[in-house]
Amino acid sequence: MDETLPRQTEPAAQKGTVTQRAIEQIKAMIGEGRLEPGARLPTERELAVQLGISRSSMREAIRALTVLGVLEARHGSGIYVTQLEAGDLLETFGVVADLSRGPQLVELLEVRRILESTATALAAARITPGELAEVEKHLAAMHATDDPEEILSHDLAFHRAIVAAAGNDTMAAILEGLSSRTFRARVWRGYQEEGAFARTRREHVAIHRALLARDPEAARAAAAAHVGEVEEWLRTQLSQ
Amino acid sequence: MDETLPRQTEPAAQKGTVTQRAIEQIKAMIGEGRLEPGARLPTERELAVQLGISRSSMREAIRALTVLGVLEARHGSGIYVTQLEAGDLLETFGVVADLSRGPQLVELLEVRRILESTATALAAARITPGELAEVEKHLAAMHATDDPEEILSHDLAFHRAIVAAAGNDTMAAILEGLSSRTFRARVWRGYQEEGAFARTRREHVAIHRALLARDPEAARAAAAAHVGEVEEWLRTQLSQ
DNA sequence: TCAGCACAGTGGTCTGACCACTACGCTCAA
DNA sequence: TTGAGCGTAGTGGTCAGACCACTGTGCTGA
Repeated sequence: MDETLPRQTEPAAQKGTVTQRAIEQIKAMIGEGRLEPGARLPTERELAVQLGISRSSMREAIRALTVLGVLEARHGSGIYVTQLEAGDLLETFGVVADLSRGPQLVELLEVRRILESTATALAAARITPGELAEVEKHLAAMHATDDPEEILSHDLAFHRAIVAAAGNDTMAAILEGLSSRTFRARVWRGYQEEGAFARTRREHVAIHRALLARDPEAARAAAAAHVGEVEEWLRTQLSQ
Repeated sequence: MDETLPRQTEPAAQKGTVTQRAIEQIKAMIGEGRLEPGARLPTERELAVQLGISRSSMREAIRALTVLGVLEARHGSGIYVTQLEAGDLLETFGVVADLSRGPQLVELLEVRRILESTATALAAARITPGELAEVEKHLAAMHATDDPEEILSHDLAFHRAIVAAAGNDTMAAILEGLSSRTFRARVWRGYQEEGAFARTRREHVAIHRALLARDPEAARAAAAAHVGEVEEWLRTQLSQ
């Protein structure tokens, strides 16, 4: 009966569930630098004892931080802090795109238009010959097939290569979420069924031309128009 | 030995942990519309039986979807699907800002600069008198005090009011995460310590003037310059 | 009529057990 | 000496069952 009292010596009152508290505490440990990226945490059992909670609750906290991309659990090995890079932390961004519907999809496309046009403009100024070759590879592959699945794959890769050339990994990770495969598949399916393939190709060519000419403003306009087309189509779909 | 085989009649092979599968299945239920926003789910115990897993594992899945803003658990009442609005799903975005360090902070500020400048431009075109009054209220309050905490509060509210006037809730939710209190506190502290208060005020006034004049381009420039200032300062800090 | 209470139902927490996998060191033959 | 193979301790993954804390509701009684 002695160990039930000094549960929290600090003035940190018990607010919320114990799991929530555990999440905050671990997050704080990382935020304060007590746990470096890539570091290994104590075992679940030990952490539970340290924070004075059961292993079940601790596991829930760990699971929560795992889906957020902060921690990574390796079966049989241990629990580790991720590298905390943009890609790790923004992976969950895809859920937004997957579960958004109606007007929210238009808003997402608007955000994508803003970010992607800027990223494409940056890419026009910074892109290296090697990166440009990668872009061209996917552009050619996209034009060389009629398989919608394959076209979608190269379409995604085309834009991904451009965004990568912009040099901002955080922006790239956000756009990756906004262009997640399931999201594109949901929206583009309807768009492309209306025979928009030809237009899409022209727009891709225009973007490529701007990159080749290293013309940021042209690249921005081309990318904005490209996303804007889909955005407008979706808007009319919803207003019907 | 009979019940171990027919664990999954469907061709859905057992990949990943059972918890991960449960997360995907619930997400799918929502994505396919079988669970509407605001709907109440079966009890934890019942869900566990339905998916053929233990209550512990089911709880971990629910916890995961809770931190992602997809589900909401109410003690003693039940588990509900959130409204799946931008604010719900993008709340986790704050973790990124909280745990990012070094060069990643600059990238985040770059994203914020792009989005906030566009949002401010949109606001200049759309803002209503009532919304403008709200903006002016925080601008005045910000200039009327010397308490850093209070200034920070009104600073946040100032920008929040502008972004809200832009009319894109998704963008607003992302910017909210990028401007989270802890994030601002971490970066702003150092910035303001160098006597940047005066400059910040001038920039805020410039933004307000552009809104008042309903001049989107001026608003865009003013907002970009405002965030860009901090971005540049942070960049030089890191390069030392 | 309605304030108050009792209770069934639900999420929150804990315990302890066992399974599945990994990492590492030891053994033993080449 | 070396290295392939095996054994084992340790760790995350899963399960079962119990009890606690809170909510909602219907019943009771003034």
